[in-house]
Amino acid sequence: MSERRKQFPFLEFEPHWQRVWKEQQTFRAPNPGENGFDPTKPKFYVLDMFPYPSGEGLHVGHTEGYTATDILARYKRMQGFNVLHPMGWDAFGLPAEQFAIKTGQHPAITTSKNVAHFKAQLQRIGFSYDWAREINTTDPDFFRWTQWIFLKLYNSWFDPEKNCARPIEELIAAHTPDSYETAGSLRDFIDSNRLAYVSEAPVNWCPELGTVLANEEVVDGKSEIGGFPVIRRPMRQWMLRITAYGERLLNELENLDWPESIKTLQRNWIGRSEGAEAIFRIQGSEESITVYTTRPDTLFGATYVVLAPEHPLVEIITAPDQKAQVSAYQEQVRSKSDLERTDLAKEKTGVFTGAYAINPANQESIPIWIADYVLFSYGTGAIMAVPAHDERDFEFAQTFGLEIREVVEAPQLSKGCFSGEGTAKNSGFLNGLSTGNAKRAMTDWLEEVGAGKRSIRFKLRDWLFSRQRYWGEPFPIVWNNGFPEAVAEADLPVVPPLLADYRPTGTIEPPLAKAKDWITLPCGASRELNTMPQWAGSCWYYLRFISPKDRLSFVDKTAEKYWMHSGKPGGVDLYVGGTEHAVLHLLYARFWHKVLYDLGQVSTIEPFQRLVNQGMILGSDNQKMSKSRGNVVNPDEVIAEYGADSLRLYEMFMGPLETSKPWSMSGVEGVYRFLARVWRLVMIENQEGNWQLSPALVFDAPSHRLRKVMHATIKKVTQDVEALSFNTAIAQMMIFVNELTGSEKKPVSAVKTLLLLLNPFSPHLSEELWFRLKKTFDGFDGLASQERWPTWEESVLAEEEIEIIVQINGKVRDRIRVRKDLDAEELQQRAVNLPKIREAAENKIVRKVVVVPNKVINLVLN
RNA sequence: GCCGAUGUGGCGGAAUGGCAGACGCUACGGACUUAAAAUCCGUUGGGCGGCAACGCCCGUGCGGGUUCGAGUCCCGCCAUCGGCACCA
Repeated sequence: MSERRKQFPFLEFEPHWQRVWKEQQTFRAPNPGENGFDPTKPKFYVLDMFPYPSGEGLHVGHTEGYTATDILARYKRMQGFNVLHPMGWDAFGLPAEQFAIKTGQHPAITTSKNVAHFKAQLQRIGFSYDWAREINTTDPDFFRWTQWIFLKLYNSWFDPEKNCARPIEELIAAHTPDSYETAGSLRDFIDSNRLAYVSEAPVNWCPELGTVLANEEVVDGKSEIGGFPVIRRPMRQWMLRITAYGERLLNELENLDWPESIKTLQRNWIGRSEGAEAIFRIQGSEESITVYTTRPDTLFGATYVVLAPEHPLVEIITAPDQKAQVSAYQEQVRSKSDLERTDLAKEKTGVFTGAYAINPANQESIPIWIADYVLFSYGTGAIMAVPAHDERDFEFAQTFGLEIREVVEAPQLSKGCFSGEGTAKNSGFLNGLSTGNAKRAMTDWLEEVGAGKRSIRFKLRDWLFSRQRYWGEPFPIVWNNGFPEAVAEADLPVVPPLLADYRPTGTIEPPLAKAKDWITLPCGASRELNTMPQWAGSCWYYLRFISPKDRLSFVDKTAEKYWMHSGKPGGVDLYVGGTEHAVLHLLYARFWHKVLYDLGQVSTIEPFQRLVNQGMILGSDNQKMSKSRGNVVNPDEVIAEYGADSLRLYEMFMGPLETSKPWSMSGVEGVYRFLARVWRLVMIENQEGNWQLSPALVFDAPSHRLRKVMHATIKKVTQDVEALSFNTAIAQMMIFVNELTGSEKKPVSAVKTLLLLLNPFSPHLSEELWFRLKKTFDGFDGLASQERWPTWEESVLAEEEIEIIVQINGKVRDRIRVRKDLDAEELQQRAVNLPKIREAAENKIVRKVVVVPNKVINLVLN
């Protein structure tokens, strides 16, 4: 097939124009104050999720989103915007490190090789990135600032009163000595408030990968990458206090132009719930148990209390004769992986502690159990069990024969456990109240008698931010006498040491432990051995694109204000990427951005105003593309066969950007034929087999009909590009081309308009034909890519005569051509006189006439 | 189990509540050619009737509803995909 003669010489002109654009810096976007910057133009920041440059190279799934943003970037430039459209590399990560383990090749070498490959692939597609802004997260000039931002987090605390982050120095000023006396020391007090802090809590440890993972990276008890088992074990780890921002991360989603489904995903992940804490005294003890519940209205139905097995009170309250059983159960739970713990969730397990708590509502004495269905990490790690109105408690109570007491009357008859809303009963002062009112009444009462209070909880946990890896950003932290200390800003970046051996140590020690010389500093302090997770760089890379070479700060303030200011909460005007980042990257980046905002470093509260998720491109077998299925399509092959313009156009023609759809080579061929038809509008082959300008090109004004199609096309393409509805824009251009192909003479003005409309989609062909026309016709100066976008005239589109459909009882029976805006009465006259209508209406009475102006007349008969 | 998305010809997909199937693919027929490819022109949801122009009926996952009129709005199912999953 590759031997077949190409229908137009894209193999020559595509690389040519790529070279021209590069040499002329056609897509360079200067910053305010720089040469060539035009302050009168509005800005548009259009961003792709930058890729991890894997060894496999790009496939056509990556390039779909990139094509969409490129079309928009080119379109906006033609509309007179200053367009920021950058690309870079998210290059820290496990694959390069694992490749290094296998081959001994340093990850930096693999990375730069892969980057070169990716970049060449992208350039072959003709994307209009401003390559002068290229960034790489593994570049010390980049990660210096990742480390710098980490220090900002480390040196800040969250002020709940002002609901924002503040420099750590202000913490000391804002508090009296006794507020930190309880924390042990001033140091402990400060450390326990930092946004980046060290924690000893149980973490997800993956022995196979030799690293810990964030909750978000563990799927069904296995590592998201590789699918290896993950166990829980306590380790000393860096955490980021993202929970402090729970409320804002939730509320500030509101005014973003994101798909509602992604917002929902984030809302669910943040998981805000409103409820109450209730305090249960323990019988015969000074201790008490605080539980969290979203259903305080069911307190009278609480027939037992359950503590998480890890709960510290367990040791204190357990009755001597239950000690053995309780410890055995705790041991059993401890040894379970998360996978087992959730898998075995089918059957509830637990042990009675032998202790009793007092229900504050009715003073009844109820048993205290421990069970692993209660999570230590959520709420207070303890619950009041209301088996009549909670599925899980119900199951547990049935297994262990505990009392089930109904306290909510279901609106309809229901069997077993009713967890919905209804009317309180058997509940003393709550009786007769609706669930909503009963919740309020009970919470008020708890506060009044001092047995509890209102409380809001989040499912969101603090972000586990350290990894036991080599190929990541080192922490700008040193340890001195067992305490962490920030590396001075002037000493950034902290560059990872060269290692001969990258293998995991086989223990919990990170690989950096092997770099003995690097670890120890002259002053005796030793370096933090963990590295940051891969998310770190992507949390702020969109800011670095604004001033990628800035030596003085992570982002130039003036440029940041220009490119990020949109009068809306989010700064990036359009962000396109896959749904797989719905919670992780997008939540983390929002968090960092808000911290930077609070500290006065950036000018918007949100990073990304409009978010669009491109759908997945499936193989032609309708399956996810994967090496093992052998259905992966490489863009290079498509380009070799049909050209970059065909690749771009096909990816946009397949269907709506947001949906997933299967690849089809014959579909590529379809758009290829379309581009060939465009080519032949301008060029014909002479007898020697050379291309020459078509003699059918004329200066004549387009026919009335052609003019109409042309203006309709300008309108539709403009509106569809704005709406990212590229497939229908292309369909309209096809209609336009079909019209031109069908007409004997090809008016140059119509061809010119076509080339401009096509330019963002298939820029090489547009540029080439523009250039060829320039030789013979006036009005083709410069580059097509730098022309103004055409505008349409509504008056050309106005129809003087319209076809109206005539319905009887809602079914189409006939159609008539009438003057536009003909009044209803005359229209009805015309309609009923139609032979077909007369026939159908015979012996029937006209009950009603519905007229939709210029569209429909419907006669309702019977 | 809960949340979300999707469901239209042989295929990818179009349709502000107003002619369902734009545009493309596939297939078939024709033109050009010694022949083929490419190109150009036509047909292409299903069924029934007619020599024909054409006419009629059915049809947007399934069942109801609102409406003069529903692929589109409402209610209830089914299927597929994605996310969450003891979060009290």
